[in-house]
Amino acid sequence: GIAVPPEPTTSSFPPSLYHTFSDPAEVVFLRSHLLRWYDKDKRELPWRTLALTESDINIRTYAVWVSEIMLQQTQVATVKDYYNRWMKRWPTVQDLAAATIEEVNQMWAGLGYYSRGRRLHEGAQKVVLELKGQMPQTVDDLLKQLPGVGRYTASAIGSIALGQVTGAVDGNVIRVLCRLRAIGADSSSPAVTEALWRLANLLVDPERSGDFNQAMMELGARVCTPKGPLCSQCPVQSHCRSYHRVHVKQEQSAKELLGKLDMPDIEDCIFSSVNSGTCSLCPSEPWDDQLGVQNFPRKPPKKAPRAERTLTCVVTRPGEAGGEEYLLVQRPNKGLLAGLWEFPSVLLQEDNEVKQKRALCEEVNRVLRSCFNEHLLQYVGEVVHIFSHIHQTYVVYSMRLKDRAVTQQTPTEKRQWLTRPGLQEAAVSTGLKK
DNA sequence: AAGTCGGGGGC
DNA sequence: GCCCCAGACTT
Repeated sequence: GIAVPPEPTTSSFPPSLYHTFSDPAEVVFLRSHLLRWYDKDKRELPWRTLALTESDINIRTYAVWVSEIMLQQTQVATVKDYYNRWMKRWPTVQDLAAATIEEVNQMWAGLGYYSRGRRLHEGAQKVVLELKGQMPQTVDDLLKQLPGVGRYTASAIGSIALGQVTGAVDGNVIRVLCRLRAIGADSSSPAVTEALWRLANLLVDPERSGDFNQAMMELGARVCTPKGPLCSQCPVQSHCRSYHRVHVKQEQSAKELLGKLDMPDIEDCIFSSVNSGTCSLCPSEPWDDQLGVQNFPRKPPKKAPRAERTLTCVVTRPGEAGGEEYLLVQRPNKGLLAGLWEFPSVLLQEDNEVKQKRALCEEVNRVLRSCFNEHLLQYVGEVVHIFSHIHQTYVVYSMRLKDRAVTQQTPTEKRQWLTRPGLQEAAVSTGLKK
């Protein structure tokens, strides 16, 4: 009563070859065309200019390190200004090591994933204090010695700054490779991830590893885009298996072309005798022939962000030179928005908001070491702020102090008063600025 | 393997 | 609104 997969159809090409680069001539073609396209069309980016003109290997490695950390899960357009400001203030790893975490948080404010800035700072101090000021000079050492540098980032720094021969698999490269080899399984699965690293290491041009990796990423960012890929502009369209599956398969010459390009029918992979009967790089369910290039790679279904409500109170007092000052307290050094400053807040656990107003007032009194009445808190409104995993609603109150005197005793808590302009430059989250 | 950790570009 | 971004780290 158990359904048995049909016998694999006889094919002149082993199914596994469908998902890899088995022809040396094709590898040569892909390298040369990608690099030619990159040389002609690459964007002028600050970290590229620096990497090309800087002869000091230590400074070059530091510059690429900073850029790669900032670029984690962050688009080029967002990073540019942050990178320029950072390198102007801390041009060398020694300069960064001499900074304080407060300065780093201030510089990183608004960029997100704040542990990146903290680990960059920690890494710089480690380089100066433990490594004699010398940046690690192999992929292996980068990975082992620098906090916040994982498999991808170590490979990217190693290839771009040091010419180490390794692939570098980021989100762009995942997409490009899945399309080039028509890999239809969930790209986040371990089997597919390992396969993609093997492909990247096989494909990388050993003569120009850094440029080649950047070419792959730039292709993913500007041509082989998640939605609406610009296949007509792609330098390697003729060797893209997903493109041929989608656009060429139905044409008259399909059979001949598929044969030339070593492209068996997808069923040959799904029911392959290789890999214990199932191809780990093909979807387990029947293939949808309507699937377009833009559907590679397949993404796992995502979960809804959890909802949170936070009561927060904007406490102001008269400034010494007119205007007003805002009360800020520092968040814990771990977890969400670690080390950043915010208005006194309480996370709303239950639905009894009226009673929680008292808790918010108690928090204000704890910070100020005062005993204000909760009726001084005035409801202002709500601000919604979306994190990737939290749908945060800030329920905002305000409290206006008329007298500076009551707020000037020595604090035991980490707190500070900032003017409105001071607030804009402080180490605060985007949500607080809203 | 699943969560945690931000913010914005671009459609 | 939604997807995704030159991911790493913890549990």
